[in-house]
Amino acid sequence: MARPRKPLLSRERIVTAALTLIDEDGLAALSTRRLAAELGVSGPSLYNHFAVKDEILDAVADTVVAQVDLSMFGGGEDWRTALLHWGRSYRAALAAHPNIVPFLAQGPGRRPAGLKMADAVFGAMVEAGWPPAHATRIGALMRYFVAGSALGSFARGFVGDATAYDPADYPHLQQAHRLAEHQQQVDEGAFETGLRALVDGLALQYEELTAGRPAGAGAGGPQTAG
Amino acid sequence: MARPRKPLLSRERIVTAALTLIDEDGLAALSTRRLAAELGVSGPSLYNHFAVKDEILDAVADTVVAQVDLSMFGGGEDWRTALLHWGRSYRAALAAHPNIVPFLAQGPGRRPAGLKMADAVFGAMVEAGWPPAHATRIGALMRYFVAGSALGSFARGFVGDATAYDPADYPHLQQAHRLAEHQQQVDEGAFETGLRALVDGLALQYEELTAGRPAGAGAGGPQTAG
DNA sequence: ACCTGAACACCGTTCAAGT
DNA sequence: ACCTGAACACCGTTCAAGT
Repeated sequence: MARPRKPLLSRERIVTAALTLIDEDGLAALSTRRLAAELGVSGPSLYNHFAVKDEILDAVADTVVAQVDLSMFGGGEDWRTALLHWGRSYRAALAAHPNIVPFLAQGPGRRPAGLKMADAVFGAMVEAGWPPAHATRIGALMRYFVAGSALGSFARGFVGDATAYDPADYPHLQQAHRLAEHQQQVDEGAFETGLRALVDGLALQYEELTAGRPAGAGAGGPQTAG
Repeated sequence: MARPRKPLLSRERIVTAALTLIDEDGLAALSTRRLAAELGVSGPSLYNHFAVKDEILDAVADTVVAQVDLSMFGGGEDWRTALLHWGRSYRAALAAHPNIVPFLAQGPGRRPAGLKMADAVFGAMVEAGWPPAHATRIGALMRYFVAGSALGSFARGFVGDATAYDPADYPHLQQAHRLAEHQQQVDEGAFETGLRALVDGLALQYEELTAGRPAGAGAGGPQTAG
């Protein structure tokens, strides 16, 4: 066919198809040839729109991260409430596409949505009175927790076969084969428990930090540091 | 050469070489052919020792998890101290081999070291007085946090090129290009801050839970549930 | 500018053949 | 039992050729 009058492909079409393939069959199942076939073109066609395969993955990752709600920052919510709301939205966005999480969790790199999120979190924590170094740590530890929770289900990490848990070896895992049946309750319960614990624990550190300081700190001009 | 008088390969040699390759060049760089070449044999030889490539990865993952210290469970340490010590050892083991973490974080499956760890944590939390459902959640949320922290450095997730952070788009990231320089401080500081927050937050939940109960609970016989 | 087929250097895995 | 080379159906990417 050579060059068509109207382009057959666009970055957007490619990214959408790639995300579908990744969701359905995993990151390893995304090959440029299979993706091209899904789009009705030949393999090398993709290279007119992306330089390398990793650039496709970058674009996929950024559309996933772009789904995270950031409206809780900059509004009037206090930092604890904001972290709780953000954490839930962040997890929901990633858990909807767990197979891309190992790629995405390498950091924002140059991806706009990832950078925008880091900017919003860091800015809001500094504004709330956290010293910049602490604000960075909060962004980091939240990513650790959220990415870890979205990376793989804890419950589905245990096989459903009861004979896999020999009582002589694993005396406390005699019910572990039932975990997968309650996957959602287990994973969401663990996430919520951990999220609350994190924010409660951070609140204790915040109190220690601001004990000798006037309330409403952070209003010392716009602080910017990593 | 056909069959040699003494086997050229063993599962152990294969696993050691695989882990080295993964550490040096990443999970994607581990091919059966390259691994075989490293061991001085032809590609198909590996299939005399492992049924499929994933079985090699399972063995690699289990040797990494086997490095985690579990001695803090079963000893006399209280659950908070035990979680802190375990969390640090768990992270150290995984952070030494970050490239295998995405695989390993899928859960223990049938891997002995992974199951042994899950068994020890769950048993110790129940013994400490946590209801079984909570003990499960603690195991889960700790894995979320530790795996997330070992999966990828937060600091190295930001490019070191200052021009990547346009002030108009990312007003609060004007120092982000310096993060990579302080990689270890940032990541270890964030991990330690998060670990303490988690354990402190869990302690608050524990107090609420045991408010109306006699101290030293959990001595109601060996409880086993997921 | 945007697609194609051919080609290169790779993959994981199977299998018959060798000792 | 444990290795080999040949073979199959795949990869990512480059490139000259087509319109």
